[in-house]
Amino acid sequence: MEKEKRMTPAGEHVLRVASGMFYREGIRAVGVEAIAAEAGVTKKTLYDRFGSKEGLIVAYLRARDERWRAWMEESVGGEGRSAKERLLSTFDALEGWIQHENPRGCGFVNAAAENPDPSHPAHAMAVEQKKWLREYFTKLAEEAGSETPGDLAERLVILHEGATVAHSLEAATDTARKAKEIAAILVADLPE
Amino acid sequence: MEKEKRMTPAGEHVLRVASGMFYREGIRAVGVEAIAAEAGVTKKTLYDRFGSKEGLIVAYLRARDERWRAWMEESVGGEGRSAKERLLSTFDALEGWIQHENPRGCGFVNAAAENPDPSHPAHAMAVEQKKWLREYFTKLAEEAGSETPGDLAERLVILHEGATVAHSLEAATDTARKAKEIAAILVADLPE
DNA sequence: GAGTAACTATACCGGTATGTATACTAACAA
DNA sequence: TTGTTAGTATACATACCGGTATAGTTACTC
Repeated sequence: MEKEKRMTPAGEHVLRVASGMFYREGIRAVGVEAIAAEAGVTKKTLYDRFGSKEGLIVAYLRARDERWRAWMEESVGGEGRSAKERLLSTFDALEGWIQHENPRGCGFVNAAAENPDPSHPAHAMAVEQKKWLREYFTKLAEEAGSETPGDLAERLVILHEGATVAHSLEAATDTARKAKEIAAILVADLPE
Repeated sequence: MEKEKRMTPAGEHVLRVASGMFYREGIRAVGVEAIAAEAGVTKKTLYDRFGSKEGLIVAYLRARDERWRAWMEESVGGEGRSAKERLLSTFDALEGWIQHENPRGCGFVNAAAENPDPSHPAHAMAVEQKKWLREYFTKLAEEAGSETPGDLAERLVILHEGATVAHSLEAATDTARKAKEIAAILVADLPE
């Protein structure tokens, strides 16, 4: 569905620069001219690689999504710990992510806020990312022996998103830790 | 600090129209020209009333904030129910608000997402609104006899924000109810 | 009845947005 | 050697952005 353009060095560099600007300043607030200038590249190169600003936005969100999933899955780990521990460790993953890559809130929530139209790719990708998170939680909840894994997963999503937003708007401190403590109560009845 | 311009019929109408457009389509996505046209008013009228687009944005957020606080305080009510009940009823207020005025997520979170610069009025007002919510919860938590009202309030904020975001990105259903159930656990030890 | 506040109508301004066109260079591969 | 790919540099097209200027109208008030 998406033509996966082969990446060149200049293309990768543009994507890296644009990702930082999009996240820090907002997608609509940043123009292609500014991106090209910041990357030390001509607009032609940018358009040769990404086709349009929207193409660049999609590439930005896709790359961010991949990094997020990798971060989460690596933090959670596989064997060696119980499913219940893995469920709770998603909040440790979130804490690290917030500190290192997410001071300004969730990039997908922000992208969706800037593009309310559900048919817009940015909005659709945000929905997609949250769907992945919910299904990932559902899988972990099943493994942990929950009788209502879908329901538990939704509650964990609420805690995750709440921790992210509350942190970015300075409504609370140490939000990932607090969310984890609440989650611990929710999974207290699950077998170790 | 803010010159409170007297409102005229045309001014109020512009504000009402602009509020709907800002919320539905995004602040940056809507131009003053489109607002004036939609309101059936000339740009001169708009600028006479609000001075600038930013002035209109501030008026939009301020009005929304006032409606939100009124909605919350009225839903929670005063006497006749225990402080614990009032704490939990904030989630009923949220549920109604989401259904009637908030299908696209929190207007303040969205505004802050579009304006990452903390010195921007829209961002500052979003932070302010969340601060109010936290302090409101703190007050209710104190009245309910919590030994750590500030901490409890922050956890409730996380649940509120999470429910709002999760709903708007279709990551979960019935989010306010689920958040309320979680909150009920958090306040279970408080006296009736 | 003169002044003023709130409006309409319309034209205009400079800046900036996304996107395109043209011409040239360097590296590399058939 | 000839063509292709990935770049640079620069100019341009077109549209729209927030905001202003000028002129005229209606209605209420002192």
